[in-house]
Amino acid sequence: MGRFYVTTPIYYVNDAPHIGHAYSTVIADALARWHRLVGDETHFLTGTDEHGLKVQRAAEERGLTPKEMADQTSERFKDAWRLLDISYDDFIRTTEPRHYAATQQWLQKVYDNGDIELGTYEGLYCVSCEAYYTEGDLVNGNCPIHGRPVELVKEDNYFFKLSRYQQRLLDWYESHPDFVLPEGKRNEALGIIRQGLQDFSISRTSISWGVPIPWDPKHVTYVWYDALINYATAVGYGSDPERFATWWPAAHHIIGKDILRFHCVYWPAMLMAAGIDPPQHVYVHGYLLIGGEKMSKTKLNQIAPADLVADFGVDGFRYHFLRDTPFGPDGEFSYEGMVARYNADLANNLGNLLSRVATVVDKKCGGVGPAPSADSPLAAAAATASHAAAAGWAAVQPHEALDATWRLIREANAHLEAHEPWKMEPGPALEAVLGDALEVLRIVALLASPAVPAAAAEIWRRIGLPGRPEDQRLPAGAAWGGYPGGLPVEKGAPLFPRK
RNA sequence: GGCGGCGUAGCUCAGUUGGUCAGAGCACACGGCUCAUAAUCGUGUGGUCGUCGGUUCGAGUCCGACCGCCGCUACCA
Repeated sequence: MGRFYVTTPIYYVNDAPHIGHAYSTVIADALARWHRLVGDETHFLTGTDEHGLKVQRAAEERGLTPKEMADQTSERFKDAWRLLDISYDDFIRTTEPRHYAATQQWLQKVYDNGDIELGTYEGLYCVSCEAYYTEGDLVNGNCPIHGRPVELVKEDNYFFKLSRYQQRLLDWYESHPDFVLPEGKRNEALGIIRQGLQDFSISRTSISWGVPIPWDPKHVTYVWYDALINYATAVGYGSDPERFATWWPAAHHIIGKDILRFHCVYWPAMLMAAGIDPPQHVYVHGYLLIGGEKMSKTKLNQIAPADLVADFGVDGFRYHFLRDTPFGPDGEFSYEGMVARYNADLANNLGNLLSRVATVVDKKCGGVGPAPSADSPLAAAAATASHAAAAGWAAVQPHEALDATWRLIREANAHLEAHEPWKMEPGPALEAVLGDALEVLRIVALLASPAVPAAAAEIWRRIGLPGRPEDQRLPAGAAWGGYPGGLPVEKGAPLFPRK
């Protein structure tokens, strides 16, 4: 029993949900589901990041106010997460009053501590990037990314004194070796810190779409600074200290490597400046590559999650990203690979196991599922799978957890081949074989439920079990012998039709 | 330029501190089975572990150089 507070990044509302967003979110969801299953008190946060010049500009182009724009896009994210069975407990929007209140309290606190100071920033600014460039960055005098002219901008900004935190960050990394995982990403973060840290501007006077700086309201908080604070806002920072104390620092951030700098360098320093410990873990995953190339928003070679869900179902979608893309390194995404994985693992191994067992139970046992045998050779395989799956989820390695679960499915298929229950006469021996197979299905439904919740619930229902897999508590619930027998087993349409 | 990282069977990838480490799944071939979603089970083909050197009794596993790919390089959700 423990506490598990897991977050996705909050997604920027100038962009529609794509499979990159979905990838991070499905991982966080599966982890949340696993932790609920093992009885941890779990809180799962996602949301949208709604400030900044790009949102303001995107809204203007559509003839909307920034808030209207944010309202629309955040709804699209919620729709996407409904489609993908994302079981978030809270969806935060940075335009909510709670977040304004928390951000302003945070700013005031850090300002009072002396780590925010007024300075001047002058530079060549690309509004599309919302970033400054040096002369050397420019291509023909234009923004290197957008190819559009940059503007010479000079403004008074408040700066966060990040430079004061270099040593404290290094000390923190030293004393918390698993702060950033996997290790390669931790090294990248350390590399950034060791290169030296500069203060960074956290306010803008050039735009109005943001959280006003409390002591100087003509300034608005720079979008990145307020965005990170969402993780604290959502569990009560600035409004409910007791609640905040229960969830922080038990926080686990799931992020992509593109935002490593912000989460592994700026954010812990920001927390320290506010007198708060950094989160427990930051888990950094790689990019999804298509044809060896990064999925890029600007290149727009993206695929709508809804299209893939239409082809493979929610669980087909979720399973693919959890099983086929090891957490950490970049992973290759391909439609062909997705078909292959779907057919091999979901249709052939799991779906077909359910089908064949249900059919034989129907023919040989009148559709009533018998109980497993206490000394089944599958019991050891099930225990092994349970332990390995638990280890995989605990280490945020979903592909390992699922690989272990599928080894058990293969064992069950082999066990059926070895005993050929379809040839056996009714009796205890037959019942033992089928009971064992049903018990494997029950355990697999539990172990796989974080990844494929809908399919797990359907397996649970078809083998006659009451309630839902989510109601069980592991590891006890996955112990061998839980299937009681005497339950109606339903033959149904293929759980995962082959593609 | 500086600092990460990566390059292992056709494909996607595992390979702690050097000594069954040459592996898994998929694909492919052959065989078995027919309960099942042309599914399943068994067996097998397949890699000089990017290249060249070095350390070592012994190196995907350490060191150096090189080739190829990629990320970050200091406010780019």
